[in-house]
Amino acid sequence: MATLLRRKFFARSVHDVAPDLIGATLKFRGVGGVIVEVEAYHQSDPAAHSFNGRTERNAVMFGPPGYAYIYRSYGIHWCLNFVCEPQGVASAVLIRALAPTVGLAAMRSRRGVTDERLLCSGPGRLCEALGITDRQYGLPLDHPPFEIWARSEDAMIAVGPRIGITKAADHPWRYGLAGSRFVSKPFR
DNA sequence: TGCCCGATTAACT
DNA sequence: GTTAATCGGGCAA
Repeated sequence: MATLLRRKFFARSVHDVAPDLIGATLKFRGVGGVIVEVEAYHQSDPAAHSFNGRTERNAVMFGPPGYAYIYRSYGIHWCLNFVCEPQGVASAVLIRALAPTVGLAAMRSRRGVTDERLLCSGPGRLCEALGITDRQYGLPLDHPPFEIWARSEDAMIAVGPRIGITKAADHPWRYGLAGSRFVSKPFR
């Protein structure tokens, strides 16, 4: 019997929550799949959007855990994060890739491609496939339209450095489902 | 106000 | 392998 993830799940160290999300199932309006790749961003991390303090964009990270932080990437794409840690520590997990399981037709339509591996393999692609934009900024993750189910079986977790950053680029804070063909880049 | 650059992607050579 | 697209945050002036 699967368990719906509630706020308490997110109210822990971002470095514990991130690997625990691998194998979980994310749905948005009934469309989604299995989370196979994430990255952890802690307030003390120069690469985190919260590192330089609260702004209008990152405000939700400074609130309670279990909410959606969504930002515009390179002026083009949307990226989805889950706010973590007890309130006061502005940290979040970036959702980087899903293995699509439900709503494949809707995803293909929104993405304009048919190849399953191109639907949700990347933070920008995933948001486009699910129809997530800044309209969902600050929404709670344990209520509709979001639905996040805990992983029900053990998962082999791969670890490596995060992608696309220049600051604090050495830390192994990228987590993935070992062997998954849906990750945005292979783990070494 | 102006400038630089980024938690990306797709379309090039 | 390289590069354009595109825009808000952060900082210098």
